[in-house]
Amino acid sequence: MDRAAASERAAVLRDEIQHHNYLYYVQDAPAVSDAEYDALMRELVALEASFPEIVSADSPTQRVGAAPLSAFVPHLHQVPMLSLGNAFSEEDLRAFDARVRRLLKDDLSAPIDYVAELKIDGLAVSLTYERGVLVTASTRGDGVTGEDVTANIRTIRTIPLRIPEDRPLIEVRGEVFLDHREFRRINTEREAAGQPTFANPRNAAAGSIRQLDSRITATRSLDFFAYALGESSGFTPDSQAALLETLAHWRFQTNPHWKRLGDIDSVIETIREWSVRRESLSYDIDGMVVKVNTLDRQQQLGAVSRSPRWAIAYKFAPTQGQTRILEIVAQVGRTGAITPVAIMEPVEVAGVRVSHATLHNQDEIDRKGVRVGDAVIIQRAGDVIPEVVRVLTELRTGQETPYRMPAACPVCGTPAVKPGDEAVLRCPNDLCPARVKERLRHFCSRGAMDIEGIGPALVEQLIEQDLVRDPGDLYSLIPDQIAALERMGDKSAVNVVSAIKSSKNRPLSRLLFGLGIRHVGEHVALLLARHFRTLEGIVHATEDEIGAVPGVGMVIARSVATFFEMSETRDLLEKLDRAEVSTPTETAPVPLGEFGGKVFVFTGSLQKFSREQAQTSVQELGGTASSSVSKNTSYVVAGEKAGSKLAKAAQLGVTVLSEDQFLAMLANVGNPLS
DNA sequence: GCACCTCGAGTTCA
DNA sequence: CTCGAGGTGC
Repeated sequence: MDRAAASERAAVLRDEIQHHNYLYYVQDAPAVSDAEYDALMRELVALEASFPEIVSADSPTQRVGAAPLSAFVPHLHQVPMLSLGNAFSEEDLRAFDARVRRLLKDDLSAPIDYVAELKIDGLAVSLTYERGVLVTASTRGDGVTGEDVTANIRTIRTIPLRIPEDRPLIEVRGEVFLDHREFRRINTEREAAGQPTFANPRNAAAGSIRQLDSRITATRSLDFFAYALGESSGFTPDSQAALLETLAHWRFQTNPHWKRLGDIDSVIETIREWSVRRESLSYDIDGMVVKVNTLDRQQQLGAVSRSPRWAIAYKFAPTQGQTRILEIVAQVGRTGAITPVAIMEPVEVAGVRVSHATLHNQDEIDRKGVRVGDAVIIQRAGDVIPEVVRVLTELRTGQETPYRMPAACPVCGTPAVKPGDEAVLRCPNDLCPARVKERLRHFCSRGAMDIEGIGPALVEQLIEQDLVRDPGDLYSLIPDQIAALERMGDKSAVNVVSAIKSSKNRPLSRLLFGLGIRHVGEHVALLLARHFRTLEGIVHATEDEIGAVPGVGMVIARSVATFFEMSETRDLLEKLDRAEVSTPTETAPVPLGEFGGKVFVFTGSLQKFSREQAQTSVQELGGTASSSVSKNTSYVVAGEKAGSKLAKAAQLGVTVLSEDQFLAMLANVGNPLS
């Protein structure tokens, strides 16, 4: 092969490799095989080795392996990288819209044409192409001068090294980011190597780009979305929409979720939608960018100081926050489990002030290395429950103190026990005031006896005033006793007593669950109730008889039998009996129609009916309502914002029903809900 | 004895 | 929602 043929072949290979890289990231594109890609790369490498003179700056072989730098060189942006004005509320957005309309007053009647794009939470960079070839890449820096990070940027497979536009100078701007999977992979690797982990994907992306050794950057699959032009040698698409299309045509990855919108109300609606939908993305976004679409209007609006007047960045409330651990307290639960809870300086996370987060147990504290006084990153896992993500060890002052779980129950002082095989520490004292209160609260809770009006405050007083020692005592309370308590009037006292009275004939399974027997949750309680039919039957059953119930093993059987042998239990049952607390016999339902034997799982926030209603209906019709998805699951009924269970259903090929489809199934068997 | 499926228990905030 | 642990079937 001569030089000319080699050069021609190399050009073809480079183009095919770039196309591969492009397809690799485009959704719904035909699958590309790594083997094929590797073959193309190998051929190109061999070709360039034989003819070193054909190696060019835009060859994909130049993406990796440049020698480490000792420092970054400053890079002056041809056109400054402006920052955008920020909006933190819908009000700010309306103010932006009002200003845009005022400044365009020559033409107030015409609708404003906006483009809304996702604001990727990464690192802004500018790519300089000379005569179509990537020559420089630099960070934003202060907007005027950035750092030259060309070697690192070259390692990003989705950044074209050549574009089909021959003008002298084109600057393409966009965001370098890491998706969640890659972020987790990098952190796992760093943890294994004993290196500090990155707090979030953005920091990891920034750290990777600011790597002096591009060989390290090359091991991290950074990604890139293009969204703007800087200097462009007179090349000016006439709108943002046209610009995004051009960038895609040049084989840049552009974010697919941009939208043209006719007025600010639609913009606000779209932002609302994404503030929820962003959870389902595989990368982080920290807001949305709203731009006036057409170039002529952008030019009319112009820029003030360092930001254009035709665009604004809407920032979502962050889902992570930084705060400090003030103290760690040990809490005692109904079963005696002693749980460490971190009390933190209140911080707003995803629109909510958070001050407490569970640390689960000592193992977890050790694993995360949490100390009292530590600065920590917290987030709301699954949207709701605050969780300590990691400790900012670099902010330690030396004043932080390690935490050890107490040797004794913090409430009653009984030495705590930790059965060898369990992870949790427990207070073994059945009469521990904390446990007595928690048990009473559990008895009154919605899933159990469902007594309205008895919350933590009332429970506290009832126990402290010695009006109630166990749930059985509730039934002999009179309104005067309750009215005498703090923050309790005659009216609420009467209400509470009548709520207690109306709990007297709950189904047997609810009573069993409410008793708080170890290992007896709602499900096992139902199994026992259906099998033994009456409270009497269970009380007199032997351990073996209980263990013979399908779904109940010997661990549960022993726990139940032991519970009913205790003298405290006998006292309690006697009080319930005296109060004429009856427990209607529960029988297994007759399987009906499409529901018999089917396993349903409900997930997401259900809009049209409550989870409890739905589960009860399923059970009444002979189906099962389960809480986890497996291949045994017949249907997953998904409401809004369904999370991991929906993904699992898709993975296992389980049928997913909408709320409406589920209601239709119910209507079919003549059981319309609500 | 092991793998897999479920359930129980604890947790936060408006 | 997540983790840990009990129950069951192979």
